[in-house]
Amino acid sequence: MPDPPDESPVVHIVDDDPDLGDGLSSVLRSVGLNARAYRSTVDFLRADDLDAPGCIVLDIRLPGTNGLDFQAELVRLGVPLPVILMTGHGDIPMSVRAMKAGAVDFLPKPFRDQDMIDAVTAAINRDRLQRASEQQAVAIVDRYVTLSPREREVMALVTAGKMNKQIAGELGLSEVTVKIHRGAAMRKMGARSLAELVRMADTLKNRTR
Amino acid sequence: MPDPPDESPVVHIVDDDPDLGDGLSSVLRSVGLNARAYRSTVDFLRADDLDAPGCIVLDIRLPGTNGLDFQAELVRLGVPLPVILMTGHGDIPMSVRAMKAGAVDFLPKPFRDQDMIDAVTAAINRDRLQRASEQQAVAIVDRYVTLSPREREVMALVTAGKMNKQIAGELGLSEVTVKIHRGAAMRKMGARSLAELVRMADTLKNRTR
DNA sequence: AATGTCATCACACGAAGGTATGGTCGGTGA
DNA sequence: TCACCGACCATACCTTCGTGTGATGACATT
Repeated sequence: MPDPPDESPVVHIVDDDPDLGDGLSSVLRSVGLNARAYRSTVDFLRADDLDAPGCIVLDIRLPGTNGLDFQAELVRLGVPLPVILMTGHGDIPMSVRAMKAGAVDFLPKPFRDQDMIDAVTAAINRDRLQRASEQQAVAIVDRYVTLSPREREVMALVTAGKMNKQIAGELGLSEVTVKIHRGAAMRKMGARSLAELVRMADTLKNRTR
Repeated sequence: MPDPPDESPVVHIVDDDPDLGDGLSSVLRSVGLNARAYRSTVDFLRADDLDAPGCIVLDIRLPGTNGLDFQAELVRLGVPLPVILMTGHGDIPMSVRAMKAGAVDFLPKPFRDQDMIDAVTAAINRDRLQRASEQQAVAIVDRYVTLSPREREVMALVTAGKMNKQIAGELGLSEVTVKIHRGAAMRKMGARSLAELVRMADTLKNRTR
């Protein structure tokens, strides 16, 4: 069920100038990268491999959409690919806004091929790191959702450092029952020690927040 | 021994144009902020309140020093104050470089007073958050350094989730001795539960790394 | 020489954690 | 209706943890 082991990264180029898209594609392919060009954000969103590792190279001025707004849109849509922005008519406030929003880089046109290659390399690297921690976090959430409500309550108190006796008191249970839920939580979460369970709980907390 | 409870934040303005320094100072004072102007980075480094909360507003083009290089220099010197950069003759790559290096904002001159006020507010806020987590981390390190070598070894294995018996085996000790070191570590670290100790260990690991 | 810290261990006991057996109760879906 | 699951509890037993008492030896400081 896991995807075919690490597909090679795809660079999605979104620019309404086909010459630039083609040129950039061949430059990136020349360094062994998989590149794909789109004429608009709509075309891009229709692509089927948005879940594959990679990054996005986005022109700021596009028909219909503003590149900066689209950057925010991507977050909203749950597309976590790192973004590199480029523009022919940008200014400093624009670039600052983009960087604040998490862009990997912001390149004024014309740029040197090497600069774009460096930016794309950095972006793909960032994506790789993101994916690694994301994947680990998802595995933990997957296990967490199999816990019953009571097991979750007990797990929360256990990882807060409380003793079984205290937990029993707070939840109005007997100590034995707490132990049962606690044991079930450990088993379902796949934690081989309390320390592991604590770290999993912290990972869960830092998600979505 | 802790500093007088939260001194109010100081905005350090570094610009070789005294008019700008004075003007900006009064603008910031008008919104209740403590501002201080310097003509050069050297003057700034001679200031005595670099440890107080606040931020730095730095011109890029300064006599002798480049603002971007100085930004890196500050990190090297261990001055953790957030930096806002401003410039009369900047370009996009410059702003991108600054943002990548962690600048809070990058304002082209002339800028609107309100934009600078917003940037300074954001910077001071970032500083406040940084200080909070830094202070907590330092408290943990302070306690950690009081541990004997053995106690540190045992703490590492305990927080890795190992049982006393295993630890005794790995270190070639009797289980009793492990318990003693373990207890000492808990006491010295001020941890009231294993969960707390695990989190402290994680905080220690994430420091300096 | 005296003091203090670190490190080590034995013995012992009570507290806390973990698991198993066996049983009750209520809700859900086949 | 039956089977299943979540939640609950008691009794029992074993393991692990925490701490105290008492003791030894090394090494550094005063």
